Amino acid sequence: MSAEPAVEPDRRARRRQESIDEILTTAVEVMAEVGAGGLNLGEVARRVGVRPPSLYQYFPSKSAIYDEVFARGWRELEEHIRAFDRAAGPVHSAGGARDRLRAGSAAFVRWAIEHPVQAQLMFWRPVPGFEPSPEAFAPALALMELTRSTLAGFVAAGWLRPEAAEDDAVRAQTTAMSGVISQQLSNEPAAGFDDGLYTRLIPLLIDMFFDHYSTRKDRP
Amino acid sequence: MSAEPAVEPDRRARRRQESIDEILTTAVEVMAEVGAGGLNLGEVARRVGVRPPSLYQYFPSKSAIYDEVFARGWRELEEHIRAFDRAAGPVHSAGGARDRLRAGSAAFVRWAIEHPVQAQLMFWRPVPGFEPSPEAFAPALALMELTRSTLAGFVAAGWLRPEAAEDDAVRAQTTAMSGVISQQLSNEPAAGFDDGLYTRLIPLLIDMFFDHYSTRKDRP
DNA sequence: GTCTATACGTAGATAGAC
DNA sequence: GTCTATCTACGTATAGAC
Repeated sequence: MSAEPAVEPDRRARRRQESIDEILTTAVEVMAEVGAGGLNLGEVARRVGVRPPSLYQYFPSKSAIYDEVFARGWRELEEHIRAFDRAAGPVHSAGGARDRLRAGSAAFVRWAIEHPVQAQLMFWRPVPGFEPSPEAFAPALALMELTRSTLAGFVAAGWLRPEAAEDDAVRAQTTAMSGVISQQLSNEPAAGFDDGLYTRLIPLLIDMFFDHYSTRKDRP
Repeated sequence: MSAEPAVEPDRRARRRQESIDEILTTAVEVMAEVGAGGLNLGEVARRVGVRPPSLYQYFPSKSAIYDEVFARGWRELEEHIRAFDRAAGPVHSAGGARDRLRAGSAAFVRWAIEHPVQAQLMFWRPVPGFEPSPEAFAPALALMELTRSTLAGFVAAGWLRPEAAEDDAVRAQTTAMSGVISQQLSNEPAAGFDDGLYTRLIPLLIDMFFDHYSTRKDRP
């Protein structure tokens, strides 16, 4: 039996967690400089201040690092959107619903543009041999469900046709925003969210969605 | 002065071109198996039946191979769409215009899904250190112009509002389709164009575009 | 134009001492 | 838990003979 105080295991676990966090933060920094596919464990080790083999105490492989960056990215984006939803006030009109969907979509895209490394992993497949685990992908599905329930609320209020909350509509909305992210990251990577050629299309794309699903239509 | 017949240089140039084509075709095959970022010149050489150094007689670097695949991809896609435009008959109604935009967009996305390696290079940035040359990018701009002029025709016929042919509208349309391509390639890479979860959204996305820019609107 | 040989560097991962 | 040492392998690219 050990003579160490009972608190020791907790301290150890905490330090270990800190090491894991530092490795991941550093890995993201490296990827930001060389592209997601160019991650290099030697460089990560150098910056963290350890030798490459030490990294294997925390991650069994390079793929495991990718998977954790991917998973944390989706968790953070999900939390970012949930926080937006909490902060957003209630919606009282069709126009308010449109504004709300615009702002929510902007929050979604903004996070991606401001976290380009994570976004590359989340929206592209830039790393040969790396496929995210299903668990890591779960928050992406949760986010889709969140969008669906927001739209369902607008439908219930009579501001959108029922079809607006169906799978295809939700997916179309997500797909359009992922197009914005993808085009912005690949064609104009140096621009920020506020001055991007593609991010500025968000209100327009939302208007298209609303015009199509609006209940105030003269066409069948 | 050489004693060879004057026709010789042509033959040599033709054989050289055939070698270049074979290298590119093989490189695309390899990338299809390992991902665009995983291209490996040794494997290309092995399949072509030469030693790796011989490849350098045809391409000065690995990046040059990427750039040529990228450039040919855009040229082929441009030609694919021009052929579609030639084959498509004249449009006589707003409904016909909608169908035409649907079919053209589908042709665009279909090519990308059926050429996933090229599409990865054209719509993502999967290769660390590779940025396409401006010349290679030119057909992408030509394609955008092609879309713009199609939409301008619909505007001139009175089927769409003038804004439908403005830069933001054209870019929004392109962006939505690139979202379809990106999502399909990353989330459901094994599906074909005809059974994809995302490719099926094309008609819906086109309807959104048309509903927004239609002249038959009861809203200002 | 293709080859052999090799430079030159990197990279991920493991064994075993401390 | 970190280190040294090393493995093993790959991969791009070049030099120079044929």
